[in-house]
Amino acid sequence: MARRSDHSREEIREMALDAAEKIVVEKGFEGLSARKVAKAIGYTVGTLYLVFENIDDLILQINARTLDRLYAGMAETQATARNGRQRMLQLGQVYIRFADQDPHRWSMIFEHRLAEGRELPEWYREKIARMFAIVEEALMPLAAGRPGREVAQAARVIWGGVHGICILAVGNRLGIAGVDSVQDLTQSLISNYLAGFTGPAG
Amino acid sequence: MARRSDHSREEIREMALDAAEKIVVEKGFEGLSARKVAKAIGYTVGTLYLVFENIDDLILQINARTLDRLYAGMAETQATARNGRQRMLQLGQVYIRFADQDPHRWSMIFEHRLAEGRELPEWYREKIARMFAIVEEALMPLAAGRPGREVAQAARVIWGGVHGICILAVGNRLGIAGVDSVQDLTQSLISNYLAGFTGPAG
DNA sequence: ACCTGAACACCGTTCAAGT
DNA sequence: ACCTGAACACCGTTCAAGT
Repeated sequence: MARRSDHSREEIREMALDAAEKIVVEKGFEGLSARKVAKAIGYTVGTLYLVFENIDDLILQINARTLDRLYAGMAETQATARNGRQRMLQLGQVYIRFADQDPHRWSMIFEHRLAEGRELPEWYREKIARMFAIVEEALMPLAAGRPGREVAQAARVIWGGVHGICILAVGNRLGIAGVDSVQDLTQSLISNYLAGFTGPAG
Repeated sequence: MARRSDHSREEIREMALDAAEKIVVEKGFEGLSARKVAKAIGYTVGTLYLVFENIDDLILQINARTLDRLYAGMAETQATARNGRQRMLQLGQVYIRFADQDPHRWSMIFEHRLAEGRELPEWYREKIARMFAIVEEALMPLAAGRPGREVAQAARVIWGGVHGICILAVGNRLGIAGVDSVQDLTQSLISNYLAGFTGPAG
């Protein structure tokens, strides 16, 4: 059992986050508890409350890490893709692959619900916003002088859509199987939506 | 405290489901517990286990009721709409309105995750399948002789997409506000996707 | 000063015992 | 036969007390 001053506040915090992530990766959100995290790092549960506000705070920190990794993956793709359409399709692929390769951490972002009335903190919303910014940027060359409002809307439609397909697929609620099918559905969504978005009918 | 033979098994079951739904509507999924349901109907918690397999079973029954109401709303719309495109747009509206008017029950369908390895029962999957069938039927007049496989795929893309927009909107993760915006996004998704789906580019 | 460990108010689930 | 109530193994959170 760890004793006083074995680790700094910051060290305990990092150890706890690492241990918690390991639990989530292996057992999913349901398997996570403050007591298990404490046990894994050799401290008692009370110690966690010196370092985190509460369990929601700890979860939010892990989700922030996950969002950062997803953002990095998207930003990388963005740099390599050729035209807007290719970028959009690649962004969709990156998202689906991310969710498929790390389903437990990805799911936790959406399974975790804040208590009634509580809002996501500003620094966290910022992480979501910058992902939409990437999608909007990829859309720009396809928007042909449309107002920014419409580009922002299209980004949210496509991203919400990709996300929804991914959710239903992971929850096995689409009557389909396999990642390839999910990739197919996502590509279909993006392709056909862009056809309408960039096409003559406006 | 209720005593023996005050109610039949079936009556206790109905009372429990009604009480549980009331809790969910008022407090959301998080507020639901076997002990609270038992208390609300004047029985001890042990009694619930004579009538339900476990708490997951009870939740699944409530979700089934919710799916039935959603299905009824969709089937009604289907009967009144004129052409395929109108039907699709109306189905989207019905879905968003349903989620908006009954967010706690709607959310519970997706917040509830089965234990690792457990599958949704066949009778439940059937309820999901028949909703997709409505969407596929509305798509038919727009599919112009395409193989059923493609129609099924398009139905899943659109429905997954509408769902995803709805999820992100309810979780306040889109940086938008209000039901009207969500309706706008949904209509944009359906319109533009259909433009690509029915358009020349295929 | 730092952390523990016990307490409090909750969970889901089971099952011997009471009526 | 039907239901209880207590037990078991868990939760998140707090805080007086120990080192």
